[in-house]
Amino acid sequence: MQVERLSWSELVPHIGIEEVNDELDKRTTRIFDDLRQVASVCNEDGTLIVRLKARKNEFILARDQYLRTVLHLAAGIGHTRLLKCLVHAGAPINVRDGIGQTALTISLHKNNDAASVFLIESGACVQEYYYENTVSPLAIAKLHKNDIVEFLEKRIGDEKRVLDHVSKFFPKKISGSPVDMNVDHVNHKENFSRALNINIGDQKNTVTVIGCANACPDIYGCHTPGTGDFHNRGYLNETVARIGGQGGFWHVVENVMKRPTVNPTSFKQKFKDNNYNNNEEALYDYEDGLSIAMIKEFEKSSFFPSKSDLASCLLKTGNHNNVLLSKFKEWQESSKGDAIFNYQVNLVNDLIPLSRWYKESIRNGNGHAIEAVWMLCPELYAQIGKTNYRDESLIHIVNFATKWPLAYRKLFQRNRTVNIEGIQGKQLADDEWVEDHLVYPVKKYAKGQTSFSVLEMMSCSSNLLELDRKMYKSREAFNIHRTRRHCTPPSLYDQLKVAQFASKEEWFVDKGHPVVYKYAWGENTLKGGEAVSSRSIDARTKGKEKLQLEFLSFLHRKFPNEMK
DNA sequence: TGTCACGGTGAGTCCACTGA
DNA sequence: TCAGTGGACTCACCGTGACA
Repeated sequence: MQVERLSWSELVPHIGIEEVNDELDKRTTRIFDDLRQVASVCNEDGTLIVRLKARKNEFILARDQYLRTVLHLAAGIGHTRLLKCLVHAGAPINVRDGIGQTALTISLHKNNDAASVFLIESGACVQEYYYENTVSPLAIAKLHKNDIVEFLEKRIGDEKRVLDHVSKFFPKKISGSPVDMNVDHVNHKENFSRALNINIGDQKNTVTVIGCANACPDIYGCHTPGTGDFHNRGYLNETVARIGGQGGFWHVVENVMKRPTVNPTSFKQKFKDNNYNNNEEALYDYEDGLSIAMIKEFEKSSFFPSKSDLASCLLKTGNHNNVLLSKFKEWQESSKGDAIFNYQVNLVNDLIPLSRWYKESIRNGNGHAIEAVWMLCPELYAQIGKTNYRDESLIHIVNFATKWPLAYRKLFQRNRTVNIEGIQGKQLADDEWVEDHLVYPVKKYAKGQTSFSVLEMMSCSSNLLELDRKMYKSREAFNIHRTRRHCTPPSLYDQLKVAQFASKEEWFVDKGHPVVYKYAWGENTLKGGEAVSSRSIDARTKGKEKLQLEFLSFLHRKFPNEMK
């Protein structure tokens, strides 16, 4: 595509393709630089305004990839004279860029009182409702202790009096019924106002955001960390691998499946390189192998239904499912006294499927199923001593269950996943998408800023999410995980090898083992007969008990203002 | 039951690099 | 040139498990 030949209106529908974004930036910058040049050679404001007016048709269209106008750019570099003359020349004053910032909020962030006062006096909107997805002008002014706080408050008060007066003549009908949670009502913008910003990010983000929100509830109280499903899936995989590691997983991936890239370190560094995919694939292959071994042992056992039982079930129901399932459960119950059997069955029946459930819920955009997995995570994290993961997941649960149920309900409605192409089963976790398609543009947008100013400027605006969704609507943008083509044999061979190993080790044969024995891996040597750490045995039950004891202190630590 | 080793966490520090 | 960033590293603290 020859983007240079496209007009502004032709370019915008293609927003998101890198070269088009570059072209938008290039054109906007060129126009802005021209205007600065004009300003530098025009000493007299009146002349400058006349010359700017002559170029109005040109600059009025200019929006870069973040939807910034020349007025935003003038405010950004603190060019007060150009900003004033642009306004006099007819530049629209209340245009919001992709993250909801106006020239006024940028000037306030820059502590440029002269520009801020001028913009307010020229009609810049100061009311909070206009900045529903970002920090309002008054909050910014208070934060920076700008001299114009008083001026702003007076202005807001004056406008409010006018609005109140006008509203007497146009009374709004407000029903007296309690809040109705139906979709239409929740979707209605007025019921949300500026209730909550869910800042999607990683561990560091959680700590930072909740720290800011607790320290300055008046300003940052509307922010809460939204731990992403992509990250949490990594934590869950790590947890499951560690629970199953000593009892065989580490040994099997190293010596049976022979996957050198999967080990305790790869799970620790789960977001590096291709570790995420390798780890998860190994975990699933391990589970499949164990499942095959388990089924074969069941088949050999006395619990396996007889031919006549199978035939009778087939006659009644048209299939063998009922009798197979009930006998399978009986077989598992009868062998629960064997520590090894119990340990491996827990992994196959409970823990690894949790990760699969999570993955599929994300891919199919099932928000309720995702939340159900979240509810089961903290006890596992508590049990393996990952207090940071535990706190993160608890914060998430408290937020969606009690603190911000309405806002989180909104999230459920959008299935808390991103579906760019509309392909069934291909959704992305919000943070999975954020990492690749938001963090980078955010850094680009706010380069040269401090962490605090980035947080203030961006406020993780939902406007930006919507903007970016449009920006990356192209097919190539969807290709997030550039996985290498498999050059190793298909997983089935590995699964069969795992099954063979599990059968040889008699993991699913009730032999009354009192403990689960450790398997050697890596550099670790065993003295012989060493038992798996008790942390990994009955992890869920123990974790649940631990969590109950820790929960109150967690609430006081992470939600001090709510617990007062 | 007390002691010790170990591992995880989080605060703090250092330093190379970047961009204004 | 200098302020700010972010990764690598250190260290104190704490909880857990092994062992005497």
